[in-house]
Amino acid sequence: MCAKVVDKKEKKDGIVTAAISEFAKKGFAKTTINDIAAAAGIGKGTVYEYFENKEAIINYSFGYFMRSLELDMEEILISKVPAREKLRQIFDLFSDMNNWSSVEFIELWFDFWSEGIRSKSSKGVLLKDMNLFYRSYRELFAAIIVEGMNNGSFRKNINPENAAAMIIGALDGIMVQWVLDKENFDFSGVVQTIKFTVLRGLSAAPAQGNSEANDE
Amino acid sequence: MCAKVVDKKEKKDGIVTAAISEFAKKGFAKTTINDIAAAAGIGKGTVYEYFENKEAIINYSFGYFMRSLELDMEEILISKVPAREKLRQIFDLFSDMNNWSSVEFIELWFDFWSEGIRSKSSKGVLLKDMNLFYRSYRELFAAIIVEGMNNGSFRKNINPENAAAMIIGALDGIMVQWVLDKENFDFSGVVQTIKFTVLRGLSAAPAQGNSEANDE
Amino acid sequence: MCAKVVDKKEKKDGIVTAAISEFAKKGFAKTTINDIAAAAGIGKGTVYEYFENKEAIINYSFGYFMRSLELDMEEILISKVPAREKLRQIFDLFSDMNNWSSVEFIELWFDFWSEGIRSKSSKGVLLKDMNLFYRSYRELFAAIIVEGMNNGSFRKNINPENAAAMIIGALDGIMVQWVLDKENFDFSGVVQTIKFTVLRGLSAAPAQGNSEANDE
Amino acid sequence: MCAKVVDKKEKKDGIVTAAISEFAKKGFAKTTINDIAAAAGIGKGTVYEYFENKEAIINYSFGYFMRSLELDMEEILISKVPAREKLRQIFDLFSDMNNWSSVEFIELWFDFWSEGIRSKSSKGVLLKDMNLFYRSYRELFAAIIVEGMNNGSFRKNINPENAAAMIIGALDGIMVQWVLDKENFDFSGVVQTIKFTVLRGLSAAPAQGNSEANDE
DNA sequence: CATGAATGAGAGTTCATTCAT
DNA sequence: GATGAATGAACTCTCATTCAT
Repeated sequence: MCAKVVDKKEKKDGIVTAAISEFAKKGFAKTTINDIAAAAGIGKGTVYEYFENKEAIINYSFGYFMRSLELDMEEILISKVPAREKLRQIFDLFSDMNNWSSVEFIELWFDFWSEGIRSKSSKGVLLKDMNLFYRSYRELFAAIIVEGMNNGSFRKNINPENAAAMIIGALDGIMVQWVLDKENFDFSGVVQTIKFTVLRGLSAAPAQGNSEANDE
Repeated sequence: MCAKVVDKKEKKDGIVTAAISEFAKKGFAKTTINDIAAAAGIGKGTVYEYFENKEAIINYSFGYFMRSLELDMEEILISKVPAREKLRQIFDLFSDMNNWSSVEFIELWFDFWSEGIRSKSSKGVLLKDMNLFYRSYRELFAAIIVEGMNNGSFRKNINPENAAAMIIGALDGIMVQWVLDKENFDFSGVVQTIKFTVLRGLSAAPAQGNSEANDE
Repeated sequence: MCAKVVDKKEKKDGIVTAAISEFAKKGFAKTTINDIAAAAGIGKGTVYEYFENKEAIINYSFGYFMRSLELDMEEILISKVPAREKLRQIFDLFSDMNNWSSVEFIELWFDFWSEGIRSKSSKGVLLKDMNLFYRSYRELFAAIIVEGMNNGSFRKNINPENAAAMIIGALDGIMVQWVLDKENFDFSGVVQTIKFTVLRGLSAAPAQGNSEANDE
Repeated sequence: MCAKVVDKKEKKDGIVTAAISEFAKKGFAKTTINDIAAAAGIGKGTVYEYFENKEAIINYSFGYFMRSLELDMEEILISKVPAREKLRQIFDLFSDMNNWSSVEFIELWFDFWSEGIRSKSSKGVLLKDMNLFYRSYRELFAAIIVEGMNNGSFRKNINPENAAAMIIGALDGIMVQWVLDKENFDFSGVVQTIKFTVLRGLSAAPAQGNSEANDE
């Protein structure tokens, strides 16, 4: 009686886009399927044509959200600049929030974290994805650091994995502080401090911080 | 004029203890008042004798949770050791999770963060408390760093506030990674890397990292 | 684009019908949403598809209840008989409870009154509706009385508004007594007494009650 | 351990006074035992020392409320003035609300009516009391009317019981209208209209209304 | 006697999910 | 495929009532 040809993938992404937006505003728990359907401009029942249940939307959202983040660094990582410079560029990229693919959805992180650890029971799909995400980023940064150790710009006694975790952690951590207190927290400034301090801390040569940048 | 005498404060804390434990297990949203009452060994209605509603429990939980964390560093902060050493000690304290007052409730952080930002609408009590918490910790670390700048152990061109935010952020951030992947994430190791890298990065003297510690 | 088609208005009225019946039996306070849903033969949740909350059901019930009452007098009011006769007919209509559209729901009046005055705080929708109802009836009766004053059958020194209020009040008031003591209270008889007494009391000509009717 | 000698009757009345006041404000259903206890300045548990349960308070309240109303007419009823004058005086008494013993509790009537009819199931104590009340008042008025019939001031073909019911009903009924719309409803005026109209309607002699009073 | 802490039955309300159309 | 009406499990919160002190 009523048939329609639709690009399923495209529609699914439309729903997820709407979902992410709603989730960011209200959190997972307080976002209803109705909210999502309304935001996506479709009927409540239709959501279930594309997702088994609410949890599936959340899980899929993570993948979707992540994919958008990844793209940003691509250029830098591919480029042929030396490791030290790569790190510097990445910090600078983060520093300017205009480069953030989806600042408006940042608060989602908290929900993913919270949901992730509780998902242990139910197959842990989300948790697996999140760890995949963090692990791949740690590898990425670790690779850069190894590169820097090899070319002599970083000291030899670094555990690259740990250093990678540290960098990612620092960025995640200050994001938390910024989200909680956007008006008063100088995000860019702190990223610059991190950039300077970490590069100096990893440096092989005796640090001459003053020569390359000022901390404020 | 003679009625049952109960230490209301104590009982309230008992409920909060139970609540925190349940919250940590299931997250705020999936923890019911019933769960809390059962865990506290009291009736559902009794919970409402001590708290206006669920939100009040969450808010109070934060204060309770925080108070327990604060105590840990007290000793170090009061001690008369130089700034550099103070920082080192604090990192070491964090490094060993046996010193953590309530590791089992760590996942609560995620919920507090998530709940905090959404509480903006409803008076934002939680958000205010959380920012108070972070601000006071930033001040604490900033003071240590200023001290170090003054005694010549830290370089002069540091923005102490930013550096403080960086340190707290790094610790928060690696906590996230650890919570999500406890088995595989070497928390202590990363804290040591942070300690070494950050101290070196903040150092006034040209860094000679190898002389004082090894990163692995 | 193709969904179950339901006459929402009709279903809403079905729920209200069930609600009125339950309300009449138990009063507003002791009627639960479950009661209403069961009486309407639907699920509890479905009620909320049609009404925001219990108060909305009560408010809507009043309108629905009223609409059914209004119809009864229509005929008489439109008819071309003189004022005095109109009043007589209306009293006679009331006198025979077979003409009452919904005797079985009479006790609802008490709840509407009680609820109405307390609704002052919450927007007072119900109160407004009830006053609208009484005011329109007072106007109706006042118009008849004015008509009678003009055609010389009623004395000139009547305040029509007051007289209208009196008539409505008397009928309301004896309804109360009847509802409270159905077995022993002679409703029809009292209405006849009212008819006779009031008509005589309003009469322009020196009353010769005996000529037109007997009071018993 | 703690003993105190109290006039039980007096304290019970204190509770009922408080209860009536609260009931009038919020209605029976929305008044809690806590509200009553607080208003009475005693503990919640103490209420149960004097009343079996909430229903008992309501029932007792009615008796208490009624007793206060009854006193007002006493004087007139005992006085030796003729029937017609007696009625006139009673109407005038009602007309001036300053004479009302407890205008502020008038809305209670609605709740008593509502509660009364539903009390059928549970022994019907309240209903019995209310009917007793109405019956005794009807007798009172009926007696006056009989007296008037005997002394020739009222026509012979009156059913005194019915006329009594009519008078009480009219006063009850306009009270309803007034309570619902205090600002706009001219209570005293309507009572005067009732007085004049009813006295004229009951009059034995051909009515010469204009000679004795004006309706406005 | 007086009290208020404790309680659980039960009320209103929400919402993920189903399914007839 | 698309829809939204229908649903009941589940949740938060209230409150009459009990009872140890």
